[in-house]
Amino acid sequence: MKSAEEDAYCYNQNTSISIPLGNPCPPSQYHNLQTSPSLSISISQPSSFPQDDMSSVGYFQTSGPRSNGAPTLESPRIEITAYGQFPEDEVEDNSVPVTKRVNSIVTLTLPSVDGYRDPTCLSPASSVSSRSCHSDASSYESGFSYNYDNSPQNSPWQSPCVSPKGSSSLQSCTLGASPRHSPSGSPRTSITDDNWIGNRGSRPNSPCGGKRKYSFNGGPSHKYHPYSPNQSPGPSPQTSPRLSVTEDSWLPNTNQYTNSAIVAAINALTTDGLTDLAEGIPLKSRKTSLEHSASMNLKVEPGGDETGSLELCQDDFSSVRLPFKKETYCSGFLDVPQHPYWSKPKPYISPSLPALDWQLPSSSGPYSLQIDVQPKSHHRAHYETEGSRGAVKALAGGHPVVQLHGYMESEPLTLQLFIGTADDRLLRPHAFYQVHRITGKTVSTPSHEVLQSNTKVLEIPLLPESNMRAIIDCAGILKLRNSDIELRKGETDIGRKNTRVRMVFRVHINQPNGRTVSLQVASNPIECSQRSAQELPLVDKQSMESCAASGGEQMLLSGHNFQPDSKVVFVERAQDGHHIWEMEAKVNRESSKSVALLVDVPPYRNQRISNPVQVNFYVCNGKRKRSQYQRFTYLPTNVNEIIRNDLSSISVHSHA
DNA sequence: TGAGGAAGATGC
DNA sequence: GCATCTTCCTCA
Repeated sequence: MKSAEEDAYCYNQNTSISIPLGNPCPPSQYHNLQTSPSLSISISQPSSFPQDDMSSVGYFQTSGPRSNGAPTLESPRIEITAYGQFPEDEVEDNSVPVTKRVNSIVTLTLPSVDGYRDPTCLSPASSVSSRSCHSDASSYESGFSYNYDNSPQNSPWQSPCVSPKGSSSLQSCTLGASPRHSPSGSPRTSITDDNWIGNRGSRPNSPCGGKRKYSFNGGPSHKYHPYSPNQSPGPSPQTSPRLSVTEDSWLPNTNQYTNSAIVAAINALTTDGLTDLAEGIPLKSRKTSLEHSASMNLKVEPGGDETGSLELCQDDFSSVRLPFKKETYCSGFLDVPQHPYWSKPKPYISPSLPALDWQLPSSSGPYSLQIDVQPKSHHRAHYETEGSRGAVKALAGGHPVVQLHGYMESEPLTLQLFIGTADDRLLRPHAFYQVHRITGKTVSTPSHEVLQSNTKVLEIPLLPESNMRAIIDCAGILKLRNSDIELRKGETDIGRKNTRVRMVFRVHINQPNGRTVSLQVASNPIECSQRSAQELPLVDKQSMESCAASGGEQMLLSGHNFQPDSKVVFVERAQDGHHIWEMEAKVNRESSKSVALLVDVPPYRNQRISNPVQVNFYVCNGKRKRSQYQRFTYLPTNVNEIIRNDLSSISVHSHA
């Protein structure tokens, strides 16, 4: 199989971003969110951004002199560029950003800096994450990530929308100069991110071998990187679109859900102009897969959209993100083998699509989006430094399956997939994980990636001929380094132990009345960390198998990751946590695969008592702390208390 | 390529 | 000191 990341490599040097020059889109229809007071705030500032400026302001900022000769912002990022590890890149860098228009398309070449991966980019998702409004994917951010052309008139602020149709799509809109570039410019904003990110990205390729990479200065790259945002006084590494607005305006308000009205308004703004899903892609979009690109060149994408959009191709430190951008903005179809579906104009999607952190229903009217086959509860995500670990699979083999029910039209739709959180808070893009496009012979489902508010979104066609059903065999999961994400400004989530995700599917159905029905469904939680002997055994189910010779009952535990040293350590009364007994019975069979444990529940003191007592069993692998025991509950059928001292009758053994 | 395992680094 | 993270190695 070939990963999207690899694909990205092909583009390393030529990444392009398309920014629709088109006109404003129709008012957003979605949710009718148009009113946000806050909009005026930064929006009004739009300044016309010279083409060059775009680069400086946004993710594509280059560290070197701009094409127009204007000095680049003095920000850390500049230095970073210099820091590039690939001399050759530097050479190119100096190639001044070149902008040219071709068919309404302006190509801007930016210097490249090597970036193994764009930390920032990190993940698109990364940014988003779980945090609150800061999340890139969040509505707030979206608002800021709006794309517009260099020309003032294209400024989102002035004309938020881009004609939906025409443009090629979703992708074209975003990028570029996003509002964030905005006036405020937040030079610092963007600057920071790109710069230091880019550098960090280089780590992987860093000459320094060894398990841990160190920056030239000798310290761990991510920690002591000279250009690390941390060190940089002003700018934060986390750039993110939010910076401009968000940072200043919104950060204070960390609860993204509290100010729904504002969010909605912003969101509306954001989406309105975007036809493309990539809408809110922050300039600094991260490249997750970009890791490889060392330089980017602006080029006109062959398949570029015909809508007269501005394409930015860059080769710069942001190279890291490049791949992404390229995929996202450039045609979005940069990836590998192109499926016919992607070569045809896609159905128009309302420009005002909901931000990824919006909670959407799974069904509406006749439509219902369902996950017919759930993904396995565990999928080891891969790091950018690793090869792909393949697509997420289904428990019974095969892959997850998603189907849109109730849709009778003949028009194909686009199913979106991104990696969301799995905690008890509202579903939102996960900061530390990104969906990873898988391609290759073994993949039957076409797809392509786009960036939406810094979150990588996989788009998969839902075809009537397939009964609007899609087999998700093209989606893997990429893990971003915690350090990269946590350093982002505004990021409040921590990556440590935050390893559960959900696959989130969305579909947008345009209605005859001009409205768009958006549905969303999330999969069961997926544990993305590596499984090891130290990992918790997972009990999927329990059932009574038979009566134990001891007179008690025999319980069958089915699950995963039972190890040779798996054991039921103790049992307590669920009602009050009263400790009933301890045990050290181990599994006889060596296997980390799914196995079953048979637990002989000892005889009970008072049988046939009216109210059976529910008990909790705790299982562990090896020596784990109590807090890490896996608990499962058991309700004896005819007892209310287990004899504490009858340990001799307890045994635990595995079944194939 | 896709996994699985584990060494070494980090964080708590 | 231990759990977890990240990177690297090996194998089919």
